[in-house]
Formats: sequence, structure tokens, C-alpha cells
Amino acid sequence: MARSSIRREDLKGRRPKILARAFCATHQEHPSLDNLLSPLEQRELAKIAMLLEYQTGGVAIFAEGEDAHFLYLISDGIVRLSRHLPDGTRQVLGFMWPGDLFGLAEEGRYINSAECLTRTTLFRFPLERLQTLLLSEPLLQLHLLAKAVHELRNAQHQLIVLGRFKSSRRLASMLLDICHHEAFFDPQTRILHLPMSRFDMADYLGTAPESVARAFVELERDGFVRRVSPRSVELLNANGMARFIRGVPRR
Amino acid sequence: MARSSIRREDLKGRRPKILARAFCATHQEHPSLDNLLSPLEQRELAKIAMLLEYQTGGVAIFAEGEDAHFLYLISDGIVRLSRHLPDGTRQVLGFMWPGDLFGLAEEGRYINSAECLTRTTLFRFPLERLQTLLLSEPLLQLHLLAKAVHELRNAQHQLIVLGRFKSSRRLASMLLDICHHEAFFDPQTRILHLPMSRFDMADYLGTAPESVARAFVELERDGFVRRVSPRSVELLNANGMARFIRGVPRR
DNA sequence: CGCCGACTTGACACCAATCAAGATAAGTGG
DNA sequence: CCACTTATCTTGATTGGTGTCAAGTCGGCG
Repeated sequence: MARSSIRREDLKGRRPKILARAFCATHQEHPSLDNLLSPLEQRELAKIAMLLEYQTGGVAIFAEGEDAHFLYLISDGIVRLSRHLPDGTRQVLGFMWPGDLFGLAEEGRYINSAECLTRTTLFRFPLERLQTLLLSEPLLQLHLLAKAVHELRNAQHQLIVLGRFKSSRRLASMLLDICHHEAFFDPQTRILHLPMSRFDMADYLGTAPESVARAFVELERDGFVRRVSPRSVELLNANGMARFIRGVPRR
Repeated sequence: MARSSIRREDLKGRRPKILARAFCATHQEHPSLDNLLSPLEQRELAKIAMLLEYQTGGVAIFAEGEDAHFLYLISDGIVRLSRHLPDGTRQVLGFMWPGDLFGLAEEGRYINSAECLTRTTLFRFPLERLQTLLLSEPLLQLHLLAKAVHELRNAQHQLIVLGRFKSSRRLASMLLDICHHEAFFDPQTRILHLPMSRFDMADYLGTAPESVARAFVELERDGFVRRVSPRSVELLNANGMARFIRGVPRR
């Protein structure tokens, strides 16, 4: 029940490339906040934001225990939030997608670690200036509150998955979740791309990588999916898999 | 892995007694918001709040799927948040204590069920009027945001417990958590009072009631606790139990 | 004091963690 | 571009933990 899940990847530590202060983001050559925020929020946030680019996956953004000075908003890429336990185990608390906020702190320190899984660009907001801004822009703050509540819902959903599902049901649930992110699921070919390793999946699902492999075997045996390669899966029967997750009879 | 956890208690459904509009709460004969909120917040919130009292435990406050019109703040008592799955299982997402907010909604409907475990008094805020108030009182909204973030941290902590701990470690973690609520732990006698049943504990810990009993046996065998009665436990070695949870060697 | 439900204990089966080894894929350098 | 190297992924065998069913005990409430 306790095994170290630390991988080579975690040891890489290239520094992010600071692209520009965020108000340059309104130019065409840089990512835009357009799809993520309203014009008002965009204008105000841009004043205090910095745009960062992590050129490659596997780079740490911050680590648990570090002094927390920033809140982060993903423009592009995937970020893994995790916590390391004294017994050498790791729990992945979630994967953050474009538009998601992260950088939860407690008493001035980050309580989770954040690493990007892919090439990632994100906006960085200084906490003190952000708080001042939130107090002067209640609508923006309400938006932030909504995002926090959204994260809370996600966490509660995962509580159910970890508390009540066996490993194959956990995996099925995760696969359907990823489907909702268009960049990783093509409804035409029904091919789902997995941006994370089996280790990451296992640590997210509260199991071992071997169990994830066996769960894939079960989902394939039932005709729900087909592994094309370790990182890509064909969804053969999404509805059936949804029923399998709910636990009601197949038909 | 899937067994119905529905108990008699869930069938009770007595209506709450509406004590007073909340601004009466500043009178001495009613519970006060003093300890929970700043004077400003108290004054503003009181204008829209209603004070409810649930005379006995086991009463439903709201159920998942119902139209959501209110946010709740506990003045006194314990509330259980849970979700029922199609397979008849139940997951308890958390227990709410005095000062905690609950009533999370999605698209206008509650996504969790809330029942009080004990006699409970709570403040009820109409959602629309609350939102208006939040927009005009940014400081109050920031307070609410902090509470939401606090809930998110709790949920993430429980994700670790469910994802990485075996049942006895889960139970130990839960017992220490309850210790932090003074009303249920007396540091003098070291007696911890459990306000919930074994079924509730099991559904919170993602296990079966039988496993909770066996986990108690293990914690007793190791000299961490002693069961005085089903609902009260003597803490013999809190530090040792904390080490047990962390998973590092005893000494 | 008696009843009923909550709690505990035991037996057994199943699921998943672990250890070990082999297969596959990806990355690297010539 | 290919061969080599290395890590990831998968599969097998074994063990331990826990869900489940069953039966008994305890405790609280009327």
C-alpha cells in the first residue's frame, strides 16, 4: 500500500522562460486571455500578470512547502498537482487544464507541488496585488470564487471515486473525464490522448501502475476501449462505460 | 465494494423549527454570529439571514438534486454531507462543524445531501440576495472565498487519506481530525466523543463498518486508543498515532 | 427490564499491492 | 536513419488487506 512513485522526470528542473509581461498577451503573437476571462477581468488582471512558458514537460513550477507568492492560471498545457507523503508515496490531487487556476497556499506556503506534464504557458499573479485587485473588483472576485467552488466539486467527485470504486471503475471514470477536454479527444476518430504516464494515473487513482494496466485489460475485455499505444486509447463504447461507472446493469 | 449503507435514521424527516429572523440573533437568548464573523459581516449578513433549529439529529436539511435556494452556516451542531450513488452506495464527503459553510450547488441544484447528526442551529442565506451582498461587500466575499478554499484543502487532505492509507490509518487520521474540535475532545480526560455512527465513519472513510471495527482493534492493540463506549474513545498516545499516520518508524 | 438496533467478531472470497521478469516504446548518439 | 540504451508498460505469481455474509454481543431507549 506504500511504494515510492518517484520517477526520473521529477528530477528535471529547467527554469521557465519568461515571455513577456502579460499586457503583451493582447498582441497576436502571444497567447490571449480572451477565452478565459471577460474583457474587464482581462484588462485588470493583465496589469499584474506575468506570462511564463515552460518549454518542456516534467518541469517543477513550485513545490510543497515553498513560500507562496503567486497564483497561476493555465493558458496552455497540463499541470499535475501532487503531494508527497513521508512514507515516500505520492498522491496526485488533480490535473489542471487550460483555464484552471492553481497555487493554493496555507499560511504563506504552497501545500501542493505543481509540475507541468507538457509544454505549458501560464499566467502568474502576485498574491498581494491580486488580493488588492479582488477587493476593488468584486465581479472578478466572484469569478475566482466560482473557480474555487468548481475545484471543490472536482475534489468531491474524486472523493467518491476513491472511496467507492474499484480500480477499473476508477480508470473508466478518469478516461471519461479526460474526454471532456477537446484537445485530447477527437470525437471523429474516438481517439483519446493521455497526457500523463501510468505512474501519474496510478497516483491519481490511488492504485499501483500495475493495477492500472490490469484495469485497462478489463475495460478492453468488456469492449469499452482499445489501447492503440500506451498514450492513446480508442473509445469503443462510451455509453457502456458510463453505465459501468454508475454501476447499474448494462442493459 | 458496493453495499447499501442506508439506515433508519435517513428516513426521519422532521421539519426544522424556524426560530427567528437572524437579526434577532444579536439578542442574548439566541445563538450569536459573534464568534464566526466580523462585526461588519455580521451586520450585513444578519439582514438577509434566517435562523433555523433542527431539534434532533438525523433530519435532512436538503437532498442532492433539489433546487438550491440557500447557503447555510452552522451555528451549533454537526452536519453530514453525503452523496448517494446509483448502485445504492453512499459516500460521506465530510462533516461540517460550527462556523462551516455548506450548500454547494451546480446549475441551481444541490449536488450533495445534508443531514444534521445532532441538534443543530444554523443560519440560512438566500442565494440571490447573498450574491448581491457579496458584490457590494468585497471583504465579506473574500471571507467566503477563504472558507471555500479551506473546504478545498480539507477535500484534498481526504483525497490523500482515501488514496494512500489503509483502513486503520484512515481511522487514525479521522480521530485526530475530530480532536481539533474542542466540543468533542477533553484534553484533561483525553476522552474523544464521536458524534457519528460507525456507518457514517465507514462511508466517510471509504470502507465498511466492519472494517472500522477491525481498525479500532488494531489501534487498540498498538496502544493508541481505548474504546470506552461505541461513541467515546480514550486517546492514549496521540503522538504515536500521528507517527502511525505519517508512516514513519515509531521511534 | 426487555427489546431493537448498533456494534463486534469470525470465516471466506476477492481485489489489489508487491516482487519479479519480460515486452514494448521512446530517446540518444553514431 | 538505424542501432543501442533506457525507461515505461505489461504480465505472472504470490501475499496481504478488506468487502461480504453470518452470527453473536453490547448498549441505549422506551
